[in-house]
Amino acid sequence: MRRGTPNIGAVARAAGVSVGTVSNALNNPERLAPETLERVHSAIAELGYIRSSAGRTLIQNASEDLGLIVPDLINRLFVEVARGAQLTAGVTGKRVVMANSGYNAHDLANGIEQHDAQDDLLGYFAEARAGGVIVCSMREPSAGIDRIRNHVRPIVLVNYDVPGADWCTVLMDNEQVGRAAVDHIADLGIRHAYFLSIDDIVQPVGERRRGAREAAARRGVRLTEVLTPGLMQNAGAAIIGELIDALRAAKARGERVALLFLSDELAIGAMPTLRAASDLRIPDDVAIVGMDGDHRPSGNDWMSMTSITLPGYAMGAEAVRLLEAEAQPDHAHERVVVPVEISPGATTIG
Amino acid sequence: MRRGTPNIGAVARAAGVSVGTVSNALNNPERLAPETLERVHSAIAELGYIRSSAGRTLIQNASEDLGLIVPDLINRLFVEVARGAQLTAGVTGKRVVMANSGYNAHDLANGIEQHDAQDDLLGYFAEARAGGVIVCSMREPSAGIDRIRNHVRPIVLVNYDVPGADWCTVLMDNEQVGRAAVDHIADLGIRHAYFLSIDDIVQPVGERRRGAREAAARRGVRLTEVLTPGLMQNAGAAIIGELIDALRAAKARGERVALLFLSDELAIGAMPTLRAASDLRIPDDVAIVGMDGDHRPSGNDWMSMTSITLPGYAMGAEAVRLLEAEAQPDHAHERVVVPVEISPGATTIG
DNA sequence: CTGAAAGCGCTTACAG
DNA sequence: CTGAAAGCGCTTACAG
Repeated sequence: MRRGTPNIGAVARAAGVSVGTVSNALNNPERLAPETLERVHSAIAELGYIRSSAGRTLIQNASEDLGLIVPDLINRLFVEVARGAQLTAGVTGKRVVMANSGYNAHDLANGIEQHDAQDDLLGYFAEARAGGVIVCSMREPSAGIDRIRNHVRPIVLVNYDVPGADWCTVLMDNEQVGRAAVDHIADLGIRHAYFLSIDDIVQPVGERRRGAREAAARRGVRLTEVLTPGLMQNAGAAIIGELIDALRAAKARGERVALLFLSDELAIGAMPTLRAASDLRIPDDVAIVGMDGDHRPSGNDWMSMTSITLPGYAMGAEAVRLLEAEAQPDHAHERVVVPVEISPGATTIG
Repeated sequence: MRRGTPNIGAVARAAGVSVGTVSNALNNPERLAPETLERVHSAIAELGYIRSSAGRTLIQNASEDLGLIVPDLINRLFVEVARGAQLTAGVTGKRVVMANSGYNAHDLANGIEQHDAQDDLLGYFAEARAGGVIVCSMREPSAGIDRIRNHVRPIVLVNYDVPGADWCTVLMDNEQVGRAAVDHIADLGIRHAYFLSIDDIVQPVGERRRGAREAAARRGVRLTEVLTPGLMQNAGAAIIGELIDALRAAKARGERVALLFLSDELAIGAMPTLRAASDLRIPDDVAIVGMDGDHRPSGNDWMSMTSITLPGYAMGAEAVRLLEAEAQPDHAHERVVVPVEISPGATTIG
């Protein structure tokens, strides 16, 4: 199959040298006489030779390339992780190749069931003998990771905390996310906040909730926890219907309240419904905070919503740093928690 | 380096069969006696064997994996292309691996010069003997593509049109982008529009401009073309300063005008400045249209801006279709132009 | 149905 | 400084 492409032997013949010399021209040019090197390069150019990485990978039983598994690129967090990882890896001349675990052909067929390709992709990078893999995960990944442990060099898990894990982990400070939201509205003098969220089915939810509770207790803010029917915009719209009477009653009492949404999506879904109730003004009567700002930070954003800026770039950079640290003989696995920042916008400070 | 991992020979020994039989267990299980197959699989499980893809790639001088090169994932268009490509490839069991050409370690160092990794990544996929490469490009890519032509099977170029190219091309209809923007504001009865854009330094700019001109002539809309100092938000803010007097004069004449921005970024940058001039209301006095809606379409978006929804998903799906079509013996290269749609929002229809 | 053997394109000591 | 040779982990006719 595709035998037309020249191989190292063809180059050697064209240059009148041995294949070992061609290999050295590519990998250890300083060992060759300048004249020989020149001859080899001419032959390469003339034939349009491009070496196959398979030969090298076979011999080393390892490649230099780093793998990055992301659940979903719609989520800006992972885009930023990818950016941080790629730029950081580039500093030491390494390449990062990415693949998505969160969506695949199964979706196309039925539009419902979401088959998770994470383990499949771990297997893929193991077969490729990747020099390291960064796994961004929304779920317990241990089974898939353990299976490939001996076939890739370091593995760094991003965004999921497995207690006692045998690998490095990079997390954002999700408790701080909840704390920052509550602290922000407390700073504005608001004494009553709703925490609007799904149940604690994934780690970050429980952590953000815990952080919000902690800050609420500390700041003397009353925190009312409300369960939303999902995380998407329609759930945000739906929940306003349930809250509207309470919000009006608060306004009647002259009390400003805050709605703290677990996701920006929820907040975005809630706001049109809220604005349609034209007696309630954002941010004067109701302040709105999202918790995973998936818009770029930008001071003068027309669409500005108060949200927490998630440290994706730093997380990606950190992950690569840990991958490289793992080469050190005295390496001990680290668990790095990256801080977050609130980004105040028009939905709280007007 | 890393000799600990078991190879096919170790599995053969453990199962008491030959390496050829192990290979068949993996690739042609139907050829084996069920009992033998079972024995091999036990050995594989016991040893934690994962085959190296390098051996296979070496022999075939080709891999099944498809490569996808994107300039930038901050741009939602390419995220959607990736999604479309991955889902479509998944239907036939193929994998898509991605890499970014638009940013790299160079950026880190100086924050200014943007070294383009496109040719480098084309070389990478050539060395990997990719089964096909989808190149999303913002610039003339011919040199890089020609260099690897013999080392990857099909190549599909997305988002850049090279006349007479020796490969398939997938484009969006950029003239239609301009036309749709003008048609939309003409439908609203607006007779004067500003086309705010950088110079025609890349293909899509000129095409959108041409489309806008064509529609303006057809619809009897006066089109004033204004040069912006860039494509980012600050350029949008700056340009309003220059236009503000003209906009006020139009309002004084009772004339509603439209601002058609080449990018959503420009529009987003412009709007706060415009709103600060509190005598001018959006959309009543000034209607705003962006041209590369990088937000997901969503009927009730609080942040809703009128923009053109770019068909990234369809482009990615189309690219994979073309990659696969190339396997047909009678294949002729295609140039596919995918249509776009306007997505009306609060900045024009309120 | 299974095994022995050749060979894919490369790298790496080693000898000279 | 260069070449000859072994070998990486796999697949693939082929023989039996």
